[in-house]
Amino acid sequence: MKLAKTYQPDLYESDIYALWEQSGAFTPLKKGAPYSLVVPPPNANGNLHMGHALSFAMQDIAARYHRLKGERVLFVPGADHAGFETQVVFERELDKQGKSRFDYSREELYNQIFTFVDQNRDNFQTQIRKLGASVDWSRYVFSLDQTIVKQAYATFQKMWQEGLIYRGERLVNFCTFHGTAFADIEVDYQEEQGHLWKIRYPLSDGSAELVVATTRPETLLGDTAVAVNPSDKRYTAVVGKSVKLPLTNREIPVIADSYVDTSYGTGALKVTPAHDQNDFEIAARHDLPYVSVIGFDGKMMHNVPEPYRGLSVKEAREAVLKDLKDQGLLVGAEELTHSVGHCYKCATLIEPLLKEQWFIDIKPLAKNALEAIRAGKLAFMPKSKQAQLERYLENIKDWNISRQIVWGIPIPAFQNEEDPGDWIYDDRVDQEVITVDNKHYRRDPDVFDTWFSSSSWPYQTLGFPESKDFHDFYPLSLMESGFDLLFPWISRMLMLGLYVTNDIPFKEVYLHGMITDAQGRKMSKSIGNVTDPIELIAKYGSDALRIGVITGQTPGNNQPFVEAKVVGGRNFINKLWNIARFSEGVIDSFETQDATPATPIDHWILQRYALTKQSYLKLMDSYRFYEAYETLYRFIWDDLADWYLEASKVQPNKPLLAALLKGALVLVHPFAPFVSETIWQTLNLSTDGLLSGQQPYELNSGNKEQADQFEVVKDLILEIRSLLTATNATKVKLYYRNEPIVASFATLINQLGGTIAVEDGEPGQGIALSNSGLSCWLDIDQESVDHYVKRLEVQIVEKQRLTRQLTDRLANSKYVSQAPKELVNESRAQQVEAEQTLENLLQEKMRFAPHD
RNA sequence: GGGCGCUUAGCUCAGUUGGCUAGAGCGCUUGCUUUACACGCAAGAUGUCGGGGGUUCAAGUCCCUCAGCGCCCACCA
Repeated sequence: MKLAKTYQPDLYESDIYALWEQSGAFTPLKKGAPYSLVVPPPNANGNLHMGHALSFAMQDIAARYHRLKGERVLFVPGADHAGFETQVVFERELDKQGKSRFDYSREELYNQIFTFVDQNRDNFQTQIRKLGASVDWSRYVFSLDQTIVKQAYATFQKMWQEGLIYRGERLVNFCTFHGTAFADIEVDYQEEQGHLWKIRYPLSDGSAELVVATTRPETLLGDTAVAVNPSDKRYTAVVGKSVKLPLTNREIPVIADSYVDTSYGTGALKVTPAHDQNDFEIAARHDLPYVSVIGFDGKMMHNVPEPYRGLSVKEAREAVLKDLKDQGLLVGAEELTHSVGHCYKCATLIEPLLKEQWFIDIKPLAKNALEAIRAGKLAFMPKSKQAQLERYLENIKDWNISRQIVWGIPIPAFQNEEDPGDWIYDDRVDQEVITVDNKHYRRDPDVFDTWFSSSSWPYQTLGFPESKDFHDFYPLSLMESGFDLLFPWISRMLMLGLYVTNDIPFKEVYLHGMITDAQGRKMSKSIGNVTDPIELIAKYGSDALRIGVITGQTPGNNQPFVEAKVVGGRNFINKLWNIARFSEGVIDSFETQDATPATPIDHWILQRYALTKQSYLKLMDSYRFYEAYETLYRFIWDDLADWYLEASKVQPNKPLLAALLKGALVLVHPFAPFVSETIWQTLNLSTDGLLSGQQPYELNSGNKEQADQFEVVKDLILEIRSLLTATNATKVKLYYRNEPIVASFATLINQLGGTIAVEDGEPGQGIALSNSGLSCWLDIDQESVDHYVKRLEVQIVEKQRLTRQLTDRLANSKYVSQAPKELVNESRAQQVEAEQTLENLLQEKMRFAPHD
């Protein structure tokens, strides 16, 4: 025996992976239809989590399946520098050493993080290998590789030249703890209890007062107007006048703007352009000044009245409220629930602060993306995500791409030291100051939002613009990712892809849901419900994890992770191994391709193989991997193992068994790459080596009539087993009369049915069988008959129900006239059969219990 | 305030354009040292497909409605 008694994944997996890698099996073939996908690059610094396990599983199944179809598959691995994410992790490390980012220069910090990330490289790549991802490592890309950086610069320059990049002082979402701005979609909004305070603003002429409502009283120090709705009769008289801003010496105008909701609060809105997005927009419409009162450190700035200077926002709020109250300007407060933005890493309140940043004028790009989607150039799975993306693109806002961190791609822009309005594009970012036309320009200290560079991933990784890969494999066939990346990544890849390459970046988008814990909660370190895929691999094997994670997988739906699914996968792997072990013991040579069916069971299994393969191919082509797996599972376990292998113990067709084993291994390979390959290699199933170079076997598809004969035998065996169990009878003989099929399968029936003999005999020596329609009976002793009668009664009730159902259906004239003819005929046949069976059951019951 | 998804066996979930007596894994019951497998074999039990209404010869599947859960978006000061 070459195959060991049990399959121990850890003994084989790393060797098998190394073999694949060395043999070049992951490199695209020279011919065949192209099929391409790139890995959504995981954070180079981190460990892979269950989401990655799922994502890699889906992608690798697709990649291996398309290889099996003889296609030229390109599967590109990569890693992302994940700017902010990684810097946060690194700063935590610094914190442990009692240091902070402020202890280092920008370059020192960058280099330290680079080393930090680089040290994780082996760990990171090993994990991907453990998952069995059949990626082409020779094409591995890191998002800070020079080619990627250059491409980011090229894109930025192109946008710069075409006027799509602008530098603007806008409100940005600023985390005062991390000291950086975020894009709108990165802000984490949460419902919170708060107060709506009402504050008196006296008119300058003393004639009256306005009461404004606010959740942020401290920002009144930066108010530059009070706004009311132009149609609000209550305030018509005061529009155009001015009010005295409390706690300050300033006077600010009362303006009319239709943004103001007359029914909210008091209908009078304090306008703080530098600290509120809506107020910012109102100010733009009315040409109001912007007064910043909160600094980037989260403290009140020096332009506020002395008592408040340097206070934190929270302290300032308390102080302002106290002073207002003391001056009788605080009218009241009511409770309210409102949604407040937080930093998604540290939960610090996000302050909208005025800052100069680089923005992309995104609307023209979004328009092109929308056109491509609406023209049906991309297929979304699930389909519902397409509409969601369209709505997002319709309402998209300009994209702030500046980040105030060091870990990222420096923005290639320089500012004239003499003239702050003079910015130039230049990619000499390794220099802090450059001289152009005798003028000194200083480098923008910011880096790009990571999503800016990673949104070029589909073409960057292929070596755009001139490489052969780009020519051969772009657009990508598939983009597989979590649906949480639909807006931050998928949408931007689509927009940038169209902008830079003039073509869509991918043809199909498959979006998986989130893997949650068994209770449906998000996996998080703080709850402590995180499952580590690498640990699961150590426990059950990589194939088992893969199967476990795709069990029940459907696009767009979250999946609670339950370990039992992995156990199910492990059990199946064990089944495969043992099918192979059995085959090894029976088969003399695996070399023959002669799979000629000899008996009805041969025809039957070949039919099952053909049907399975047909449905498998169809399901795989439409990314319904779990259903394809299930179909295959049923064939391998139920048909091949439970029936064909058992039958092979009586009368083996060795060449056919060999062919079926190979056929099953090829089909199962995308789902269980390691075990299928291990078996293939160990048994030396082909000379051309790797299974990934194989294609699904075309076997004789069997003869239906012959196959149906075996179905009859199968039914007979099932009935025998069932009766023997029901009666608890032992040492029972099966008799038959004038049934050549039973005669020819006598040995098989005897063995699989669990009788002691199958003989030609006189009727009436025991219990007659009813299901198979054969004239057979079991020689069962009288004591067992009571059990049998009970069972008959259950069956009679069931058959009566079925007969009634079918009779009703056929009595319905509309059904007979309107339903498809085949269906009606089928119902008739079923009715006849059911009635016959019922009749047999009733007669049988009469024989044994005539009194009832 | 909009939009979307989910609700099917004890648990976790499949179930394509409506059509065999609604399925799987794990769990459960009973019996098995059947020489590939106890990570197994065999025989079983468990569902008014969230409630109600409608369309249809036929509804888990389509439509309406109600309820519960979850997610996303949004400028409620």
